[in-house]
Amino acid sequence: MEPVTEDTDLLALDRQVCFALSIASRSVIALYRPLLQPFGLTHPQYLVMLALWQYEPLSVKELGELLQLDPGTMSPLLKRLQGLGYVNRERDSKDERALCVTLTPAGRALRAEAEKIPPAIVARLGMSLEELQDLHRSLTRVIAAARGTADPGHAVD
Amino acid sequence: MEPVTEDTDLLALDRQVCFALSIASRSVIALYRPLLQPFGLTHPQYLVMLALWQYEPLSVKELGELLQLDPGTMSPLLKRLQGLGYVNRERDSKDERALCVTLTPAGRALRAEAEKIPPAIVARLGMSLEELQDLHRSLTRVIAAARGTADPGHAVD
DNA sequence: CTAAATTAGTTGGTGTACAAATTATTAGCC
DNA sequence: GGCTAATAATTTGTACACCAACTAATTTAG
Repeated sequence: MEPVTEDTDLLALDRQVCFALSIASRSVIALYRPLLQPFGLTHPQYLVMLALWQYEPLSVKELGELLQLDPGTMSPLLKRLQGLGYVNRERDSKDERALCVTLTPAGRALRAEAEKIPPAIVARLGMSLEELQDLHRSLTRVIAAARGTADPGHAVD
Repeated sequence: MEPVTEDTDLLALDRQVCFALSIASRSVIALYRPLLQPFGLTHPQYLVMLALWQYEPLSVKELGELLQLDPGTMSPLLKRLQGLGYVNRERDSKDERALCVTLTPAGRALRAEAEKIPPAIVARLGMSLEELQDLHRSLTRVIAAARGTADPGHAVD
């Protein structure tokens, strides 16, 4: 029977990947805060803008699939983006259940300003592009692994 | 002037490290949810328990430093852990400002059950330990980079 | 064509996160 | 010793994040 030390303890804080993931996520998001503040945006709102700049128009369902967020999270978030004047929310005339989220002129114009954000973040992090790409690849693998394991142990039918 | 495509667009969703970080964090935390539910714990609460199992006793300030969380986040979270019967919250007799957070017998007993969680998560992820260690190393680097850049551009004095 | 099942969004409730204001206690300084 | 600074928690307010229940619109089945 070995003694439980920091090296062998499965429950040691500093060997929990999930702990490192939450801290890393929150720390990096914190870097965005001062850059997004001039536009009145939070980081999740910024991600919605990224999605719209790339794929507009999008429904709430499509946005939720892209950003992996509940409709219950998307709904009030989109109302705030509308309140800021960056997006329009109209029912889809083809299917009145769906919401058609589009960019306002102000929302479209914001894109030019936002182009400066990614380079600023990379500069602040002071990490090499290689390291960042490594990280991105690792993250993509975990995401696939975690999402691929919805209900293990049961039939997949 | 080149056209803006998915390959050259700095604002493309799927090349944002911060996007991958948030999704990865939320996806992995989602794996913990069913495993923690029997104990009535959320993932942040589980992290507090990890910290206490390793370093008890701890003050709110010390817990906040370990988990990189605001006192405003820790305070109600600890009250819920107390409500669950896992921790005690008493003022430190040496310094009545500080709170002395300790484990109850139930909280201490929980540790044996929790030992099963990390292996279960690793199994569910289905990733090799090497991949996970790679990821952990990358995450540690980003955390250091992000936290080391509190006020860039100014003197460090 | 109509009733039932499905789908898209919204709403309400709980629990983080973070910032700012507040309170209570201790430490430093004259 | 008494006044002022600094410190530790709590509280309040805003904004996610997720779950469950609900409403409205569309599909499907009979």
